[in-house]
Amino acid sequence: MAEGSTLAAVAARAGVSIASASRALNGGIASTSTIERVQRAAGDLGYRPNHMARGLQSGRTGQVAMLVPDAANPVYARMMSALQSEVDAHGIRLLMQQVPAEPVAAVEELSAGLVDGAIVVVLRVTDRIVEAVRVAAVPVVVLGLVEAAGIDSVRADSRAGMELLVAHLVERGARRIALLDGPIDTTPGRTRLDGFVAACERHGLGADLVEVADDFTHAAARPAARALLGRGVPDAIVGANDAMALATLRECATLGLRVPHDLLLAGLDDTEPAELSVPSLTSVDLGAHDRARIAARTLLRRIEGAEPRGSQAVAPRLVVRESTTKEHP
Amino acid sequence: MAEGSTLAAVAARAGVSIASASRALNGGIASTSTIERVQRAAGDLGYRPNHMARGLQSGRTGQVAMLVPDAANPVYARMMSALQSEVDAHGIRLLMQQVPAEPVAAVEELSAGLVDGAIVVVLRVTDRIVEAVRVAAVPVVVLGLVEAAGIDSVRADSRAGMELLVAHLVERGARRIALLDGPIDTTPGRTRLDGFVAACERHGLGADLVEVADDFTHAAARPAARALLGRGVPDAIVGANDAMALATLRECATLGLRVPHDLLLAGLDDTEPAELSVPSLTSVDLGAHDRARIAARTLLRRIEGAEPRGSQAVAPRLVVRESTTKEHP
DNA sequence: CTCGTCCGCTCCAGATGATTA
DNA sequence: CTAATCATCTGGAGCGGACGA
Repeated sequence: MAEGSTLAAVAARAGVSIASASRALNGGIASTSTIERVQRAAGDLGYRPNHMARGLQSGRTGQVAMLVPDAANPVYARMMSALQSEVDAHGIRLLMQQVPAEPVAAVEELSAGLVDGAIVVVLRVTDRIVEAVRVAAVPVVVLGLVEAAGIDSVRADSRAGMELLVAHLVERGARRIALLDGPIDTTPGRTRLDGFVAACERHGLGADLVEVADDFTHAAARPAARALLGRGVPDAIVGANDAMALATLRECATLGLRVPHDLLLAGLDDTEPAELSVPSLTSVDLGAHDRARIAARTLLRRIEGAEPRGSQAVAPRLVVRESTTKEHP
Repeated sequence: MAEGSTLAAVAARAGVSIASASRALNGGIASTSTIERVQRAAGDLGYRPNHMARGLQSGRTGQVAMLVPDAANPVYARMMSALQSEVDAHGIRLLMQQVPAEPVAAVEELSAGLVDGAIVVVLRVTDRIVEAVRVAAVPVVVLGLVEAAGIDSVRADSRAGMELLVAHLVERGARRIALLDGPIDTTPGRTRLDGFVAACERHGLGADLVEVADDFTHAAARPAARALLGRGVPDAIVGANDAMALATLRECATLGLRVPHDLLLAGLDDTEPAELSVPSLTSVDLGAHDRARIAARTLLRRIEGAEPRGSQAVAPRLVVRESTTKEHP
C-alpha cells in the first residue's frame, strides 16, 4: 500500500518549489527542463494529486453523480451508459449511487461538496424533493416530471407512449384491454394510468381493467398479474414497463395462456429483455438514451453557469414485436 | 442554490469558537447549552460540513466504491444491493462506477483520496492490475480469481458450478453437451471452460462442442448461439451465464427448436430473468449475494487496519427449473 | 520562478473559569 | 485563601494543492 506522496515531495525531489511543481504538472507556464524534472519525479514517486486538497482549493470536484432508486433496472443501466459517454468527453467522472425512493436526504447531501452536479431519478414528486433540488448548492437535473420554476427536468412522454400502444392494440383487434400499472402515487404510475384511460376513451373502450402492483419490478408484478388474469382473460394486457409485462408473460405461460394467440401483451421502456423473450415483446421506446443525453448536457451547461431551462420531454416510439402479431396459429 | 455556509458562520451565529462548534456537532465534549446553540445555528443556516475539507484533514472520506465493467449486468446489480446493506450499517456511502474491462487507471486513481477503499470486479487478471491493486493507497478487494500474496479476493467456484450443471444434464439423459462461453482470456471464461471440460471427461463425454462469444452479453451471445446451433443440435447447451443462455433460448425459438423438448438449456448466475423466462431457466447460483457480503466485510475490516486474508471462495448451488425438466410433451 | 496566504475543517496545546480539598 | 482538579472553551497549526503578488 503505497503512501500517497505529496506535491511537496515531488517538488523536493525535482529541486523546485511546490508552486512550480504544480504548474509543471497542470500545464501552466514552466521551463522545459522544469517540466521534465518534475514529471520524472512525479513518476518515480507514483504521485497522484490529492482529490480532496484540490477540490477544497478549487471548489470543483470534477465529478457528477447519478442517483437512482434501483440499480437493477435495465433502464437506468442504459441511461448510465449514455451519461457516461457524454460526461467522459468532458473529462468528468460519473458516479452512481442507489438511493431511497424519496431521495431527499441524498439530494441534500449533494451540497456537501461531493460532486459538481447531479442527475436524480425522481419517481414521487413531493414538495420536499422539489425544495431540496431547488436549494442544493450544485446544479441538479431531475429525470422525471417536475414542472416547477427554476428546476431542470427531463421526462418521458408516457401519455403519448400509451396512446401509441393502445392504438396499436386496437388496430390488432383488441377491445378489452387491461393495464398492469405500478404505484399510482408515482409519476410514471400516474401518467401511464392517465394516458391509458385517455387512450381507451378515445377509442371508445372502457378502461376499468386496471391492476396496480406495489412496485415496478418483476417480483411485485407477478402476483398482480395473477390477480388480473384471475378476473378473466382480456384481449390484451399492457405492462407499465417491460419487467412487469414479462412477469405477466410468465404468468400467462404458467396458466397455459399463449401470447399472442390467446391475448396480446405489450410493455413500455423497450429494454433489452423485451427483445430476448419468447415471444419477443412489443414495447414503446420512451427514449431512455436520449433523456440521459439531454440530462447530461443540461447538467454540464448548468455547471458552466447556465440558467435552468425547465422541463424537457422526449417523444416515444413504438416497437412492434411478436407479442402483438398473431403470425403463429 | 444555497451558498454552502461554513462552520465559521455557524460558530459566529452561535457565539462560540470554530473549534467548539466542531465539537458540538461531532459529539465531542461540550456543554449542553453550547451544543444546543450550535445545533440551532447550524439548522438555521442549513449548514453541511464540507466533504473536501473534512476529508483533507481527517484522511477519511466515509465512502467506498464498487468498480464494475458493465452496470447493466444483473449480477452486479444484485451485488450492489448486498454491498449497500453491509455498508449502510457502518454509515459509509457506496458509490458505483463503470470502468473499462481492464480497470488499471481506475484502480490507480483510487490512491487520490477519493474513497477509503474499493471493491473491483476483475475479469482479466493481468500483472498490471495485480500491481495496481497492491500499490493502491487504500484497501482494494477484488471480485474475481486472484491468487497473489497480499491481495484480497472473493470468487465464485465456477468449476464446481459447471460440475453440478453437467452432472444434472447427464442425469437428464444428455450426452452431447455444448458450451456457449464468453472470452476465454477472462477468468470466468477460462474457469468455466476448464470446469466444463473436466466435468465432461469425468462423465466420459467429449467436450468439443464449444463456442466462444466476444462478450458475456445478450448481444454477443446471439450470433454465437446461432453458429453453435448451425453445427447441429446437441442434447443440451450450457450458457456461461444466464444472459447468454437466454440469448440461446431466443435463438432456439427462432429456429423452431423447443426447450426442453428438443434440447436442454441451462445457465449460470441464477439472475432474476432466469426465473421469468418461458421456459424458466435452470441455473447455478454462484452466490453473488454472499460474495458481495464477504467482499464488503473484508473491505471494512481492511479499512479498519486488518491484514489481507487472501482469496476466498463461495460454493455454488444448482437451481433446477423448466428448461431441463421434460414435463411438457 | 518563488513566497505566502487560503480553501474549510479537525485536532492539539494551552487558557479560562468553576469547583473542591 | 491557596492550590489542585476538572470541565469547557479558544487560538493556531496544518491537511495538500492552487493562485495572485
